[in-house]
Amino acid sequence: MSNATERAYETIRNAILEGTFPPTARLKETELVAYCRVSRTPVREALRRLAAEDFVVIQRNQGARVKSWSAEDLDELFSLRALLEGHAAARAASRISQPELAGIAGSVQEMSKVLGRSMSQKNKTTEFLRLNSKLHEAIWLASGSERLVSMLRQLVEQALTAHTAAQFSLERVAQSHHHHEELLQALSAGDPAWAEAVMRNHIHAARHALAPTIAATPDQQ
Amino acid sequence: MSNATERAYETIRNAILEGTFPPTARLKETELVAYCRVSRTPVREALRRLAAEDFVVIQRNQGARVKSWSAEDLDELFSLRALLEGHAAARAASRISQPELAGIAGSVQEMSKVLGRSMSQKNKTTEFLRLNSKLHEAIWLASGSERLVSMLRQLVEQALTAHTAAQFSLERVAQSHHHHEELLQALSAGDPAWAEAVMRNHIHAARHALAPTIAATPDQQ
DNA sequence: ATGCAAATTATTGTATACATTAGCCATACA
DNA sequence: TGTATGGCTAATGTATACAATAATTTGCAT
Repeated sequence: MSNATERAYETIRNAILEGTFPPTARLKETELVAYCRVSRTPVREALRRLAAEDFVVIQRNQGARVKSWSAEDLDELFSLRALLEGHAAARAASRISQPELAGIAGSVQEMSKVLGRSMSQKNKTTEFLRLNSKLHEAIWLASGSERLVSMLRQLVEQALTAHTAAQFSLERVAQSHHHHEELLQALSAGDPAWAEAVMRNHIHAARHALAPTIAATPDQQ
Repeated sequence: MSNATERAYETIRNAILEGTFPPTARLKETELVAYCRVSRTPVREALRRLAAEDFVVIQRNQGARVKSWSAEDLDELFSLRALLEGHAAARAASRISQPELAGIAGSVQEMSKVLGRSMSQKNKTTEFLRLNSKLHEAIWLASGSERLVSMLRQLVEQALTAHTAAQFSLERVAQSHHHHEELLQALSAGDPAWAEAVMRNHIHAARHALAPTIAATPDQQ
């Protein structure tokens, strides 16, 4: 993507993810021109791309709004994520390489360290989530299906939009960590069915951990 | 989408689907301006959208090319389609309404008639494929997941791009018809596992029916 | 005061001019 | 003859002017 367009895309996308532009907020092109310091053309291209990725909704002659997510949307999203991510885990179990496996084992080990370290809960969860993303991405890549990877990236990002700064309890993080250890076992054993089952469990658990956050956001738009 | 942009989008997309612009063909903006009778701005917007939908590939400062599909791409595509379409069938079996079921039954019946009628093989398969699309779409909608529907629409369209005018043998069509009848049974019985299994079978069979066509198209690009 | 209609304004859609970049060809030099 | 370099050309990237559309406000009549 070109310079100005990329800049506009990144800027707007970050603003949405950080909540600077909240759901249903109108995104006027001239305002974005000032905000991103590029002309209208790249702003429009960025908005079209964001619409394709479901970050915004564009209506003819009525501009773009930040997409808002209903509880039902999130249910669908997690349901699909469980399906696809389970599929990815199964494929990964069949074809993962030693270095890839070592990388995932490394992530799990780092997570253990983080949880053992003495630091604020917030810092802990932040660090944990970073490692979590890394681990999941590694499994996706090990699935060997580019298309699957890109679909999952989109699904996960959209889930992030819906509840910007979700707070996770320490128990929730511990549960998640346990799933990761089991995943590592299943992948090491090269057992697709097991890996798929653990992953599906993992994702469904995550969806329900979010439930309270979601209930507070009735559907708009 | 706006008028000029929509026109450009439809025109280019049709040209790709019909093979007027074959895989790897360079799509120069100025040529498309002449071809679509709109200015460069809507042409560019159309190209970006087509890129988001995987019809074309855009490289910075190097314009757009019609995407070409490798055999591996098609394997991934059908593998995902089997997964998602199986999921849709399972969901549909649990929640399908009487009118929806009647609609699908109607499609199956029409297909029987078409196969019984005396007409050229080409006309038969064309008509059959039209009804086939209608039936699948009906099942997707009955799944009750908008996102699932849009993902499947994209996957199926991309499969169409790869082998514009695939020829189907009459045996292949008959097999397909048999699957549809079984699907109808499974949906009527409200049996998700059965519906999913039939659908997965159906899609995998379709993928292998295409195998010869694909082998003739080595990966480029 | 309220509802409707016309005019005004704000915003998006489209076209086009200008800027920048990449690819190509010719030429010079080893 | 082969390779590298420099400029030329053609394409894309960006900005902006103009057109069309939708929202808003204002004025008038009831």
